[in-house]
Amino acid sequence: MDAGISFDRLSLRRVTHAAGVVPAAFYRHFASMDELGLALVEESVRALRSMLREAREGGPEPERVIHSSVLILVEHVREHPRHFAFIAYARASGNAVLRHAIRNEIRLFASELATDLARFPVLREWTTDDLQMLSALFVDTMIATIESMLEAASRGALGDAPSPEAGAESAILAEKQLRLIALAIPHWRSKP
Amino acid sequence: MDAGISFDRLSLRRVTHAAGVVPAAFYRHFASMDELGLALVEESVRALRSMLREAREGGPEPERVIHSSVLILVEHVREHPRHFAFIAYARASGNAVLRHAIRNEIRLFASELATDLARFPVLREWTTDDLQMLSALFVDTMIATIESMLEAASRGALGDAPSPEAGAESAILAEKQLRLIALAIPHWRSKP
DNA sequence: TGTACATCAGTGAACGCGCGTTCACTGATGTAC
DNA sequence: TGTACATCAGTGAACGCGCGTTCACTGATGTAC
Repeated sequence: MDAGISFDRLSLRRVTHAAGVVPAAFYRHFASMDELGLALVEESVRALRSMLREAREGGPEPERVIHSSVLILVEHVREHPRHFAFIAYARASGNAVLRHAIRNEIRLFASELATDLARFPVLREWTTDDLQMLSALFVDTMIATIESMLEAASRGALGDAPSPEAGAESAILAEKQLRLIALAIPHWRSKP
Repeated sequence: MDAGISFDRLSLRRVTHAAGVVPAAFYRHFASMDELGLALVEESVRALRSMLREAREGGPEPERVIHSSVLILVEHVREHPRHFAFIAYARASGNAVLRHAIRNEIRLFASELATDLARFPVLREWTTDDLQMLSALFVDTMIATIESMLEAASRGALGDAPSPEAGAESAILAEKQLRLIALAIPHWRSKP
């Protein structure tokens, strides 16, 4: 039951078997496993990235931005648990192509966030370096949130059940952590 | 060249080959791959955990505790890059036994940290929940630091070179992030 | 000091498994004339 | 309306590979008498 949802290996034979098709048929759709993996990463991560980006355009109140960002994050992971289980696996796996693709998506996301952060009045005086430091901290916290959701889902493991309360604790925790970080911002002296 | 250091699969046949011994000889030393994995996790993580614990007993100045903790972390990962590359892999891998063992070590570490945090005067009024939230944030930041060191090491990848400056950037970043979080502490109102 | 025996790390051959990938093929669907 | 042909998803058999695990074995080292 566990293996259904948690950090997935995603082999060609398992994919084609799940699709009710013979292994060789895979190559009618993708040139390699890497290509499938990259497609999955793009599909999930890019969608999430643009949704979070929109959330930041909503308004200048940090509390609201944090709240809606966490909501979007948790909702998106809950809707695509298998995608993110795969991504969490591939992020640490031996496949260099996928690993680097995922790291790049994350880096891109962090740099977009840094750009948006620079627009907040409190952060106007910060150095670029410190903005990146801050956005990395936000991003790492979000990643930890995703992983904790996946872990909870794999422990619960009632098949593929969406389990609406599965991310609730993670969401509350994440929101507190992000709000705590935000509290520190006015008190940081950015030295060049 | 990359594969030498980065996130390792660690198969029985590769381990025995590296040891200059026939695959079957493995079972003279471990009953299974899980047992070897658990031994590696215990060896690396527990050592690090107790070293960091000692660092916290040094004194009550947060700045100093943060500084020496990061130093110990970075130094330890730099000395055992392959162990941590394996742990980073296994933490997200399909092997439930290892994954849970690692999660448990991390959870244990976070709860020890929460206990120690409770002794700081500024944190005396915090609820247990909020202390755990804070310690999770610290721990997640440390984990992100380890991963970023491993990534840098795998990109550099001059064989197994310890590369003294490999963790330098990660260390500076981590210290800033932890200090930033610490700055927020006096301004958090812990609601029960 | 010498013999008999136990321990135990390491050997080498074999096993079945799931894997990614190849190949010539089939058969349905759509298009051109 | 009917025939000829192109396209293309899917087939099934086969390949070589690295994997974990088993087995009876060898040969060195240490211990008991």
